[in-house]
Amino acid sequence: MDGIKILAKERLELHGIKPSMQRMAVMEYLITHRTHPTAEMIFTDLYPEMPTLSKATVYNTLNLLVERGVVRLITIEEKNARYDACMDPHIHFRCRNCGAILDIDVEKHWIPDMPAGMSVDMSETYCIGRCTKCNN
Amino acid sequence: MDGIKILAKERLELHGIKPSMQRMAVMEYLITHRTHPTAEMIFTDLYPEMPTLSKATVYNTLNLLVERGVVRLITIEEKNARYDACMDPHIHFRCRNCGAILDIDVEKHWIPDMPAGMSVDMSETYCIGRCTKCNN
DNA sequence: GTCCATAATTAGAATTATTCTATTTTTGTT
DNA sequence: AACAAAAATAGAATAATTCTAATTATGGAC
Repeated sequence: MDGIKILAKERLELHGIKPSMQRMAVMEYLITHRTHPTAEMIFTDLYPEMPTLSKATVYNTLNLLVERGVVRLITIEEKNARYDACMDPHIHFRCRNCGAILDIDVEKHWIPDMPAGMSVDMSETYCIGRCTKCNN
Repeated sequence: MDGIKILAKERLELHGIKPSMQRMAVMEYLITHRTHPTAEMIFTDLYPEMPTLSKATVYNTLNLLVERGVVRLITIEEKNARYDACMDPHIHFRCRNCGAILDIDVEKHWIPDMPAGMSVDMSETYCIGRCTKCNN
Protein backbone atom coordinates (compact mmCIF):
# COMPACT_ATOMS: atom_id res chain seq x y z
CA MET A 1 0.00 0.00 0.00
CA ASP A 2 2.98 2.26 0.43
CA GLY A 3 4.13 1.58 -3.09
CA ILE A 4 1.63 4.18 -4.23
CA LYS A 5 3.25 6.87 -2.11
CA ILE A 6 6.58 6.04 -3.73
CA LEU A 7 5.03 5.98 -7.17
CA ALA A 8 3.40 9.38 -6.61
CA LYS A 9 6.69 10.83 -5.40
CA GLU A 10 8.55 9.46 -8.40
CA ARG A 11 6.03 10.84 -10.82
CA LEU A 12 6.37 14.31 -9.35
CA GLU A 13 10.15 14.26 -9.24
CA LEU A 14 10.35 12.89 -12.76
CA HIS A 15 8.69 16.11 -13.91
CA GLY A 16 10.72 18.41 -11.73
CA ILE A 17 8.02 19.02 -9.14
CA LYS A 18 9.01 19.22 -5.52
CA PRO A 19 7.03 16.54 -3.69
CA SER A 20 5.37 18.40 -0.83
CA MET A 21 2.85 16.62 1.36
CA GLN A 22 -0.04 18.30 -0.42
CA ARG A 23 1.21 17.56 -3.91
CA MET A 24 1.86 13.95 -3.01
CA ALA A 25 -1.62 13.64 -1.54
CA VAL A 26 -3.22 14.99 -4.74
CA MET A 27 -1.02 12.84 -6.97
CA GLU A 28 -1.72 9.75 -4.87
CA TYR A 29 -5.43 10.50 -4.96
CA LEU A 30 -5.42 10.70 -8.74
CA ILE A 31 -3.46 7.49 -9.10
CA THR A 32 -5.80 5.55 -6.83
CA HIS A 33 -9.10 7.11 -7.91
CA ARG A 34 -9.66 6.52 -11.58
CA THR A 35 -12.95 8.38 -11.43
CA HIS A 36 -11.96 11.57 -13.28
CA PRO A 37 -12.55 13.63 -10.17
CA THR A 38 -13.12 17.37 -10.05
CA ALA A 39 -10.95 19.66 -7.91
CA GLU A 40 -13.83 19.89 -5.47
CA MET A 41 -14.06 16.09 -5.10
CA ILE A 42 -10.35 15.82 -4.46
CA PHE A 43 -10.48 18.55 -1.86
CA THR A 44 -13.53 17.10 -0.12
CA ASP A 45 -12.02 13.64 0.09
CA LEU A 46 -8.58 14.73 1.25
CA TYR A 47 -9.72 17.37 3.72
CA PRO A 48 -10.67 15.07 6.63
CA GLU A 49 -7.16 13.63 6.76
CA MET A 50 -5.45 16.96 6.02
CA PRO A 51 -7.47 19.61 7.81
CA THR A 52 -5.02 22.37 6.88
CA LEU A 53 -5.43 21.68 3.18
CA SER A 54 -6.76 24.59 1.20
CA LYS A 55 -8.75 24.54 -1.99
CA ALA A 56 -6.30 26.96 -3.55
CA THR A 57 -3.55 24.39 -3.07
CA VAL A 58 -5.58 21.73 -4.81
CA TYR A 59 -6.12 24.08 -7.74
CA ASN A 60 -2.48 25.18 -7.76
CA THR A 61 -1.32 21.59 -7.73
CA LEU A 62 -3.69 20.43 -10.44
CA ASN A 63 -2.68 23.34 -12.68
CA LEU A 64 0.97 22.53 -12.13
CA LEU A 65 0.44 18.83 -12.85
CA VAL A 66 -1.38 19.62 -16.08
CA GLU A 67 1.23 22.17 -17.19
CA ARG A 68 4.02 19.67 -16.66
CA GLY A 69 2.15 16.91 -18.42
CA VAL A 70 1.80 14.68 -15.37
CA VAL A 71 -1.97 14.42 -15.57
CA ARG A 72 -4.60 15.01 -18.22
CA LEU A 73 -7.20 17.74 -18.01
CA ILE A 74 -10.56 16.53 -19.23
CA THR A 75 -13.11 19.06 -20.48
CA ILE A 76 -15.78 16.63 -21.55
CA GLU A 77 -18.18 18.36 -19.16
CA GLU A 78 -18.95 22.04 -19.53
CA LYS A 79 -19.19 22.78 -15.82
CA ASN A 80 -16.22 21.20 -14.13
CA ALA A 81 -12.71 20.43 -15.12
CA ARG A 82 -11.83 16.82 -14.46
CA TYR A 83 -8.44 15.24 -14.01
CA ASP A 84 -6.96 11.91 -14.96
CA ALA A 85 -3.58 10.53 -13.95
CA CYS A 86 -3.76 7.63 -16.34
CA MET A 87 -1.51 8.46 -19.25
CA ASP A 88 -2.05 5.24 -21.22
CA PRO A 89 -3.85 5.93 -24.49
CA HIS A 90 -7.58 6.03 -23.90
CA ILE A 91 -10.48 8.28 -24.69
CA HIS A 92 -13.46 9.39 -22.64
CA PHE A 93 -17.11 8.63 -23.01
CA ARG A 94 -19.90 10.52 -21.27
CA CYS A 95 -23.37 9.08 -20.90
CA ARG A 96 -25.93 11.66 -21.90
CA ASN A 97 -28.39 10.02 -19.52
CA CYS A 98 -26.61 9.25 -16.25
CA GLY A 99 -23.56 11.47 -16.63
CA ALA A 100 -21.02 8.72 -16.04
CA ILE A 101 -17.60 9.35 -17.54
CA LEU A 102 -15.95 6.15 -18.68
CA ASP A 103 -12.58 5.23 -20.15
CA ILE A 104 -12.40 3.55 -23.52
CA ASP A 105 -9.05 1.99 -24.23
CA VAL A 106 -7.55 2.58 -27.63
CA GLU A 107 -4.36 1.48 -29.30
CA LYS A 108 -3.27 4.99 -30.01
CA HIS A 109 -4.76 8.47 -29.93
CA TRP A 110 -6.06 9.70 -33.22
CA ILE A 111 -4.29 12.69 -34.70
CA PRO A 112 -5.44 13.53 -38.22
CA ASP A 113 -3.13 14.96 -40.83
CA MET A 114 -2.30 18.54 -39.92
CA PRO A 115 -1.57 21.46 -42.23
CA ALA A 116 2.16 22.00 -42.71
CA GLY A 117 3.80 23.93 -39.89
CA MET A 118 1.33 22.91 -37.23
CA SER A 119 2.60 20.67 -34.48
CA VAL A 120 0.44 18.66 -32.12
CA ASP A 121 1.47 17.88 -28.54
CA MET A 122 -1.60 16.00 -27.50
CA SER A 123 -5.08 15.10 -28.52
CA GLU A 124 -8.25 14.16 -26.67
CA THR A 125 -11.32 12.48 -28.08
CA TYR A 126 -14.65 12.69 -26.32
CA CYS A 127 -17.67 10.57 -27.18
CA ILE A 128 -21.17 11.29 -25.98
CA GLY A 129 -23.91 8.69 -25.98
CA ARG A 130 -25.67 6.22 -23.75
CA CYS A 131 -23.88 3.73 -21.56
CA THR A 132 -24.74 0.05 -21.33
CA LYS A 133 -26.84 0.51 -18.19
CA CYS A 134 -28.88 3.36 -19.63
CA ASN A 135 -29.48 1.50 -22.88
CA ASN A 136 -31.48 -1.18 -21.05
CA MET B 1 -26.63 38.77 -48.36
CA ASP B 2 -30.19 37.91 -47.49
CA GLY B 3 -29.67 34.29 -48.35
CA ILE B 4 -28.10 33.85 -44.96
CA LYS B 5 -31.23 35.04 -43.22
CA ILE B 6 -33.20 32.45 -45.15
CA LEU B 7 -30.63 29.76 -44.40
CA ALA B 8 -30.70 30.58 -40.70
CA LYS B 9 -34.49 30.43 -40.66
CA GLU B 10 -34.50 27.12 -42.47
CA ARG B 11 -32.00 25.60 -40.09
CA LEU B 12 -34.10 26.56 -37.11
CA GLU B 13 -37.37 25.35 -38.59
CA LEU B 14 -35.79 22.11 -39.73
CA HIS B 15 -35.14 21.35 -36.07
CA GLY B 16 -38.52 22.47 -34.83
CA ILE B 17 -37.32 25.76 -33.39
CA LYS B 18 -39.54 28.79 -33.79
CA PRO B 19 -37.49 31.43 -35.63
CA SER B 20 -37.79 34.49 -33.44
CA MET B 21 -35.75 37.58 -34.25
CA GLN B 22 -33.26 36.78 -31.52
CA ARG B 23 -32.82 33.15 -32.47
CA MET B 24 -32.35 34.09 -36.10
CA ALA B 25 -29.76 36.68 -35.14
CA VAL B 26 -27.78 34.15 -33.11
CA MET B 27 -28.07 31.48 -35.81
CA GLU B 28 -27.06 33.96 -38.50
CA TYR B 29 -24.12 35.10 -36.41
CA LEU B 30 -22.87 31.55 -36.01
CA ILE B 31 -23.24 30.80 -39.71
CA THR B 32 -21.31 33.89 -40.76
CA HIS B 33 -18.68 33.90 -38.01
CA ARG B 34 -16.69 30.71 -38.14
CA THR B 35 -14.60 31.85 -35.18
CA HIS B 36 -15.99 29.51 -32.52
CA PRO B 37 -17.35 32.45 -30.55
CA THR B 38 -18.31 32.43 -26.89
CA ALA B 39 -21.78 33.47 -25.72
CA GLU B 40 -20.24 36.73 -24.57
CA MET B 41 -18.76 37.49 -28.01
CA ILE B 42 -22.07 36.81 -29.70
CA PHE B 43 -23.89 39.06 -27.26
CA THR B 44 -21.36 41.86 -27.53
CA ASP B 45 -21.42 41.82 -31.32
CA LEU B 46 -25.18 41.62 -31.66
CA TYR B 47 -26.04 44.09 -28.94
CA PRO B 48 -25.39 47.34 -30.87
CA GLU B 49 -27.91 46.37 -33.53
CA MET B 50 -30.36 44.81 -31.06
CA PRO B 51 -30.23 46.94 -27.95
CA THR B 52 -33.04 45.00 -26.29
CA LEU B 53 -31.14 41.73 -26.54
CA SER B 54 -30.39 40.07 -23.25
CA LYS B 55 -27.53 37.80 -22.38
CA ALA B 56 -29.99 35.27 -20.99
CA THR B 57 -31.58 35.01 -24.40
CA VAL B 58 -28.24 34.32 -26.00
CA TYR B 59 -27.60 31.57 -23.47
CA ASN B 60 -31.12 30.18 -23.82
CA THR B 61 -30.80 30.13 -27.57
CA LEU B 62 -27.38 28.51 -27.59
CA ASN B 63 -28.51 25.82 -25.17
CA LEU B 64 -31.54 25.13 -27.31
CA LEU B 65 -29.46 24.96 -30.47
CA VAL B 66 -27.05 22.51 -28.88
CA GLU B 67 -29.84 20.34 -27.45
CA ARG B 68 -31.49 20.09 -30.83
CA GLY B 69 -28.23 19.33 -32.57
CA VAL B 70 -28.19 22.49 -34.68
CA VAL B 71 -24.79 23.63 -33.48
CA ARG B 72 -21.81 22.03 -31.80
CA LEU B 73 -20.68 22.91 -28.31
CA ILE B 74 -16.90 23.06 -28.10
CA THR B 75 -15.19 22.57 -24.75
CA ILE B 76 -11.61 22.73 -25.94
CA GLU B 77 -11.06 25.66 -23.58
CA GLU B 78 -11.59 25.27 -19.87
CA LYS B 79 -13.01 28.72 -19.30
CA ASN B 80 -15.60 29.39 -21.96
CA ALA B 81 -17.97 27.28 -23.93
CA ARG B 82 -17.63 27.91 -27.63
CA TYR B 83 -20.11 27.29 -30.39
CA ASP B 84 -19.82 26.16 -33.97
CA ALA B 85 -22.57 26.04 -36.56
CA CYS B 86 -20.48 24.11 -39.06
CA MET B 87 -21.68 20.53 -38.94
CA ASP B 88 -19.34 19.16 -41.61
CA PRO B 89 -16.89 16.69 -40.12
CA HIS B 90 -13.93 18.55 -38.69
CA ILE B 91 -11.97 18.64 -35.47
CA HIS B 92 -10.56 21.52 -33.46
CA PHE B 93 -7.03 22.57 -32.79
CA ARG B 94 -5.96 25.02 -30.11
CA CYS B 95 -2.60 26.73 -30.20
CA ARG B 96 -0.97 26.51 -26.80
CA ASN B 97 0.86 29.73 -27.55
CA CYS B 98 -1.58 32.21 -29.10
CA GLY B 99 -4.84 30.55 -28.14
CA ALA B 100 -6.25 30.43 -31.64
CA ILE B 101 -8.85 27.76 -32.25
CA LEU B 102 -8.70 26.38 -35.75
CA ASP B 103 -10.70 23.89 -37.78
CA ILE B 104 -9.03 20.83 -39.21
CA ASP B 105 -11.08 19.10 -41.86
CA VAL B 106 -11.34 15.36 -41.69
CA GLU B 107 -13.10 12.76 -43.78
CA LYS B 108 -15.04 11.42 -40.88
CA HIS B 109 -15.05 11.72 -37.11
CA TRP B 110 -13.19 9.01 -35.30
CA ILE B 111 -15.24 6.74 -33.09
CA PRO B 112 -13.25 3.84 -31.70
CA ASP B 113 -14.79 0.44 -31.06
CA MET B 114 -17.09 0.67 -28.09
CA PRO B 115 -17.91 -1.99 -25.53
CA ALA B 116 -21.14 -3.82 -26.37
CA GLY B 117 -24.28 -1.99 -25.33
CA MET B 118 -22.77 1.47 -25.51
CA SER B 119 -24.07 3.77 -28.21
CA VAL B 120 -22.37 6.91 -29.42
CA ASP B 121 -24.28 9.93 -30.72
CA MET B 122 -21.34 12.17 -31.39
CA SER B 123 -17.65 12.56 -30.90
CA GLU B 124 -15.30 15.49 -30.71
CA THR B 125 -11.55 15.44 -31.08
CA TYR B 126 -9.39 18.25 -29.75
CA CYS B 127 -5.73 18.71 -30.57
CA ILE B 128 -3.42 21.01 -28.68
CA GLY B 129 -0.14 22.24 -30.09
CA ARG B 130 1.45 25.15 -31.85
CA CYS B 131 0.02 26.77 -34.93
CA THR B 132 1.99 27.63 -38.04
CA LYS B 133 2.48 31.26 -37.02
CA CYS B 134 3.73 30.39 -33.54
CA ASN B 135 6.10 27.74 -34.88
CA ASN B 136 8.15 30.38 -36.71
C1' DG C 1 21.77 24.76 15.16
C1' DT C 2 20.56 29.52 13.53
C1' DC C 3 19.78 32.83 9.79
C1' DC C 4 18.14 33.85 5.59
C1' DA C 5 16.06 33.64 0.97
C1' DT C 6 12.90 31.32 -1.66
C1' DA C 7 9.10 28.48 -2.58
C1' DA C 8 4.74 26.54 -1.09
C1' DT C 9 0.58 26.88 1.37
C1' DT C 10 -3.31 29.19 3.20
C1' DA C 11 -7.94 31.78 3.96
C1' DG C 12 -10.81 34.42 2.14
C1' DA C 13 -12.01 37.93 -1.24
C1' DA C 14 -12.64 38.71 -6.11
C1' DT C 15 -13.81 37.38 -10.61
C1' DT C 16 -16.51 35.48 -14.12
C1' DA C 17 -19.35 32.22 -16.83
C1' DT C 18 -23.66 30.51 -16.55
C1' DT C 19 -28.27 29.70 -14.62
C1' DC C 20 -32.37 31.06 -12.25
C1' DT C 21 -36.42 33.94 -11.09
C1' DA C 22 -40.01 36.78 -11.64
C1' DT C 23 -41.80 39.98 -14.89
C1' DT C 24 -42.88 41.74 -19.37
C1' DT C 25 -43.38 41.25 -24.21
C1' DT C 26 -44.52 38.80 -28.27
C1' DT C 27 -47.07 35.50 -30.97
C1' DG C 28 -50.81 32.99 -32.69
C1' DT C 29 -55.64 31.65 -32.06
C1' DT C 30 -60.49 32.12 -31.18
C1' DA D 1 -60.04 42.54 -29.28
C1' DA D 2 -59.14 38.89 -25.85
C1' DC D 3 -56.70 35.35 -24.36
C1' DA D 4 -53.19 31.55 -23.58
C1' DA D 5 -48.79 29.99 -24.45
C1' DA D 6 -44.14 30.83 -25.63
C1' DA D 7 -40.16 33.80 -25.72
C1' DA D 8 -37.42 37.47 -24.08
C1' DT D 9 -35.75 40.36 -20.47
C1' DA D 10 -33.08 42.44 -16.33
C1' DG D 11 -30.96 41.51 -12.70
C1' DA D 12 -30.04 38.49 -8.80
C1' DA D 13 -28.00 34.08 -7.57
C1' DT D 14 -24.81 30.36 -8.07
C1' DA D 15 -20.56 28.13 -8.46
C1' DA D 16 -15.95 27.11 -10.43
C1' DT D 17 -11.72 29.12 -10.49
C1' DT D 18 -8.19 32.67 -9.70
C1' DC D 19 -6.11 36.27 -7.11
C1' DT D 20 -4.10 38.61 -3.07
C1' DA D 21 -1.73 39.27 0.85
C1' DA D 22 -0.07 36.94 4.72
C1' DT D 23 1.87 32.80 6.88
C1' DT D 24 4.51 28.65 6.99
C1' DA D 25 7.84 25.30 5.39
C1' DT D 26 12.30 24.19 3.08
C1' DG D 27 17.14 24.00 2.11
C1' DG D 28 21.59 26.08 1.95
C1' DA D 29 25.34 29.08 4.03
C1' DC D 30 27.62 30.02 7.90
